[in-house]
Amino acid sequence: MSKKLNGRQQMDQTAPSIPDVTYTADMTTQEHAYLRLRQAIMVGAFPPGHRLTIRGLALDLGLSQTPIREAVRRLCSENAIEVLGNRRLRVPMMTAGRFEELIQLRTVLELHAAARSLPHVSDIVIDRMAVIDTELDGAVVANDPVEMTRLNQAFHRALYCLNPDQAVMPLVESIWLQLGPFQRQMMSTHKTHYCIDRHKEILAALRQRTLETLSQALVADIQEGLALAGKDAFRETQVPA
Amino acid sequence: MSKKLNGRQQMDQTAPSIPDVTYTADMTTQEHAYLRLRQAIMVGAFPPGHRLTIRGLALDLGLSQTPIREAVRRLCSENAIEVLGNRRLRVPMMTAGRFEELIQLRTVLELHAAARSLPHVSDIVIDRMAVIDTELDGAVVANDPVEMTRLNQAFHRALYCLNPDQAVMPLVESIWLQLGPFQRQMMSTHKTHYCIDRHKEILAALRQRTLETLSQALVADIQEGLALAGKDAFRETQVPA
DNA sequence: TGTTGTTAAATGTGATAGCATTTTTGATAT
DNA sequence: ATATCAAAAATGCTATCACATTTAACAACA
Repeated sequence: MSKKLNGRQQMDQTAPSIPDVTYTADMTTQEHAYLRLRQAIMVGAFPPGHRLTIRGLALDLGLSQTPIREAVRRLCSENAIEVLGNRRLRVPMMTAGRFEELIQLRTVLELHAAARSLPHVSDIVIDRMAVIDTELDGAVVANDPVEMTRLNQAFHRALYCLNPDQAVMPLVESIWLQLGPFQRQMMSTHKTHYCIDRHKEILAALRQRTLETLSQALVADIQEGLALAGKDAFRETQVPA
Repeated sequence: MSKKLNGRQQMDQTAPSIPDVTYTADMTTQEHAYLRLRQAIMVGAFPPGHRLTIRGLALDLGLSQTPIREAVRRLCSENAIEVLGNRRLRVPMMTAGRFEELIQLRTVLELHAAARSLPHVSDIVIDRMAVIDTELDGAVVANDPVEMTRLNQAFHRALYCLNPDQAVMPLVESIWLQLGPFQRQMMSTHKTHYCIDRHKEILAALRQRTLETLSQALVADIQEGLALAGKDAFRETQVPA
């Protein structure tokens, strides 16, 4: 096999651009396709309700249908893509009820993950998270929404992965993925303000090793950074499916 | 296509039997394979560490490799199957740490799901759950572990799916799936005792619509029914990976 | 007996083709 | 204009084949 043909060959005007992703040489085509699609969904490259086709994605990514199908199947199992009754694919719709549910779920999962990671927190880890947060600040001033999303997630992931036996991370990622298509919309309505301040609070709580303070900061980060923006976005444009 | 060739064609002595699954005519081969494998894993048909091959499964299920690969990919994304560095597949190992983590995660998720469903509980629903629980009692006296697992899950699912906007159910199913390979082992060590009594408590709490009581019963159901049995099983046989 | 190197088998991966179904298009009639 | 229906295009699904890599088997040798 070998020769990866990752150059997109054609793209009609409605199809959003699918950003490339860093990948190692020994990665399978299927995995590469998965990561690219995943990233695209995560950063909101596809709006809710967007239709996808196997052949279309294969064309966009310059691959055959087989690896695309496997990547799409994975994303379906992660609830990032929906299979309709006629077997066609689309990015799930967002409703106010589902959005609220996802936010609450994200809160519960991340609180649990943080609590189970807290005993494993070291000063080195906190420094590493601080570096990520600094980079995040840079992305904010540069107004780079893709990097903002990526770094924000890296910040949280660095904490939750400290627990060596953690099984919660894949579930958190699934929720992030499901919130992804709504990101673009939220960003546009709520502008830059975002949640950077809360990260400083999280870091401070980690330095104290205080669960209570950490939980408060985390909830504030999630609920204020997303819930308010989401409610705004719904008030304006979204209509229940 | 149409003609489904679902008869297993051959099975060597080491391969566990993969029970068939009810499926509708308009189901794709890939989905059928997914459901069968999923069910097999969920009820503990494969022990932790069991090796799987695409061709082997295709042979066992009487299908070609393509739908098997898609089914396996989905199960990988749900953390029910693990992809090793050499790209080969196996059912994940279980360690005491991971088991503890999965139990805690299951507790958090199901508590959340129950709390979000409680406002939607009706007497009809309670009656339906009571029927399932009665069937479960029957499976217990019949000593049918597969039916016990299926009905126990149906009991919990009936509750958690009441919330029309629920997004938690796929996550719960993923945890159940990851606990599946350990079931057989737990059943054998802890015998029949199981958790039937707790279901009666859950039903009583639902009739009162009391969140506090429901939470206690649920935690008891999960922690006593699984955690203790799991600890026993580990003490005897299991070795960390 | 244990080790090494070679050969054969097994396995995962990806592209392609053929088929069934769905969707779209476009023409005709009302 | 609108509705109806037939043809055409698009789409999803699965079997198969060829290839690269990994694993197993086995012979030769120390």
